[in-house]
Amino acid sequence: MAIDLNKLESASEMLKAIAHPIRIAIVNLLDGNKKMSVTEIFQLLNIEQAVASHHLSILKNKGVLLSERKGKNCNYYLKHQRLSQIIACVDKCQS
Amino acid sequence: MAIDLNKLESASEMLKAIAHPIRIAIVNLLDGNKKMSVTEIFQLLNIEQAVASHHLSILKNKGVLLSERKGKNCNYYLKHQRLSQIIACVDKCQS
DNA sequence: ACTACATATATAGTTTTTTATATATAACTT
DNA sequence: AAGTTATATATAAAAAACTATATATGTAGT
Repeated sequence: MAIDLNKLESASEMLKAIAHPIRIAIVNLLDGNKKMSVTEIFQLLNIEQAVASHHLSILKNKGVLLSERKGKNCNYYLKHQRLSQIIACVDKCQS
Repeated sequence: MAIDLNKLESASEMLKAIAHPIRIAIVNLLDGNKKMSVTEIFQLLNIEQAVASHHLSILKNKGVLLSERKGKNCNYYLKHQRLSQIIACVDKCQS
């Protein structure tokens, strides 16, 4: 196999991180260089706080998001702007 | 939530389909409008035939690939050329 | 019809994700 | 320091995906 297994592994890790309805919705929210707190996100998506926090930490651990604390709040944002293209791409392919 | 749940679901289904090392390798192989038989694929990737067939059927069922029989062989190809961009995109984001 | 080659499906055991919920930590306010 | 708001983590049960392997089906050639 002429392919680097490690690269395949880490690519699939990142894709798996995004491949969940709530996490796709989060990436969509943060598209356009937006930064949002956990509260903003869980209220906009109408989900439990702990659920939002849980998915945010998955996205952060897998290198999709970054976060910065601002007082009581914690703002999340896309690590790479480019990442929202993945969702746009999939959307276009939903024949 | 101002977002269509069905669209999120089906987008995540398609992403989940791709988010696996072997399946990423398959999509990579088929990039550039290539059509390949199961035999070509499992030999190139150095995996079992049944494993290749299994992953190919996942990719087909989730709308990533199409296939056409040609005698004894079955050729698989990307349903949307665009889909290989997803992997290129993820690769670029592996900081 | 028999054989060989190509592909698909089935099964079972294991591991990962998911989901829901409870609880803990952290920072600010008074 | 006690209360309040914001966020994170822990736990456990259920669902889904993964892996390996066995077997079945489909197609062509003799």
